[in-house]
Amino acid sequence: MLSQSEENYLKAIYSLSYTEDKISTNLLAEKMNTKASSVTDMVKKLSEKSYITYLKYKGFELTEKGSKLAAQIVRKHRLWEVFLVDKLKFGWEEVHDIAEQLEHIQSKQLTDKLDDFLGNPKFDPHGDPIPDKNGVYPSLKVSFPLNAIELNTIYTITGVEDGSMDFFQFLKRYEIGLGSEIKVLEKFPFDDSLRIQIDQSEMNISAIVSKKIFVQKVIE
Amino acid sequence: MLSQSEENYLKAIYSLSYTEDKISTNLLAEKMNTKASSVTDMVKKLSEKSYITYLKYKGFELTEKGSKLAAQIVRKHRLWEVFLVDKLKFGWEEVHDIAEQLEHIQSKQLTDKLDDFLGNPKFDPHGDPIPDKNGVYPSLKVSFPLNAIELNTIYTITGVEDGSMDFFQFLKRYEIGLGSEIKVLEKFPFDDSLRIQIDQSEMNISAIVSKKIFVQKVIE
DNA sequence: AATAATTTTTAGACTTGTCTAAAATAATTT
DNA sequence: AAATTATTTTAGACAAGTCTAAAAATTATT
Repeated sequence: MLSQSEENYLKAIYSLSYTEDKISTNLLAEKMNTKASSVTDMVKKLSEKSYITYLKYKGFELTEKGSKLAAQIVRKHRLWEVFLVDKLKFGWEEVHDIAEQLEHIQSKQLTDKLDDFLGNPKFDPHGDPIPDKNGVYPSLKVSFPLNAIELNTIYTITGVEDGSMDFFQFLKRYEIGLGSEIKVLEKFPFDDSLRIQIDQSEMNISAIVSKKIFVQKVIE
Repeated sequence: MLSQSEENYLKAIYSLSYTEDKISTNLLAEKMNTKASSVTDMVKKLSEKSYITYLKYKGFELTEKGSKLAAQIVRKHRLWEVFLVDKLKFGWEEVHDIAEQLEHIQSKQLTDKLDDFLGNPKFDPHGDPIPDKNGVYPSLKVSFPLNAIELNTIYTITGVEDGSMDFFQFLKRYEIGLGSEIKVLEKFPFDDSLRIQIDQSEMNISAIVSKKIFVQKVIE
């Protein structure tokens, strides 16, 4: 069983490996808000425990084992975020620090029961996908509501919910249609409204609208 | 902010101070599953931070500040137990270790929201009383589950929960009825069973039974 | 009240995770 | 390709929390 500190390093490596394809000691140090020498120490320890492979001066990489464990930590983090927002009525922007603590609770049974209690959600309140108990992510082809997505990320509109005439008129007026490329620029928590960029123009939309527009992440 | 270890010591002192009126270093060491020398070290630290008062070789005691904090940890522990049993459907005997972890999560807001989400419960699944956000325990004039009461104190039975025929048969067999005078002689933590004196005779009852019998302190 | 037994504290060591400063290696520039 | 710069690692130190073994204080016994 890993310490919280070890888990945090593992998680940081996991998260960096999505954007960077070579993770340097300095990069990880910056991410972890620590010094390069501390990273080296920890990297040695994690490689001894075979969560990562490591060659001096040459860098490191998650092993299968490390990747699996990191996915489980991410799973816990995101499930707890869903709990905090859906059940305890926190705002989605308040929950990160609490989830950082909760993600280290050790009990597989707890995680699975929490997952069931929450209705096996596929995305957290920020729109990030939740790995299942085997570490498998939901297909990126799944649609979800516009108000649950990441900022500054391009999505494609895949559907709308409400079928009223008024709503279609609204969509038509602003040229919002299936296949449009859409990006959320800003979220306003006081009323859950969003500033979005749709194709080339910017606009604001209310929470009522954003919950009815379903999107899909653009896979490059 | 205290470390988990410091919080655990504080909680242990708090819990011991209910049964013992002088807490010795050795006693605390045994409770904490550690060595006397470690206890001395920690006791020094906690007294420097004024959570306890401490005189070498003379023992220690919680300060107001220490007692308040310990009550908040107990509050968190018991609220999480309610969550685990009521919402996630754990058995009451499975939840202790998980709650030991959850009780260290730092967020006053989380605790209060959890409390509301659970409907502001007054007792945990073991029947132990839950302090409110000010550290105040439910009034003694309120009916308690039998397993939450003080040892060697006379109570009157005010109600029973379960309405099954089997349960009433059991109560009748042992002449346990409304108004009976009842006293808990001993608690067995390993299974939460109790040795009780009911009117003039003694007997043992299981946790399942004790949680369903509600009593009230006899005020003379 | 002196001695023996017990309890508590101290002293020094070890582990984990961190740091600074210096040394080693790699990358870049001229 | 040699020199300069940047990155990474090592060496040694420190705080937290624990331990063992020895010393100090307290309590019990004769």
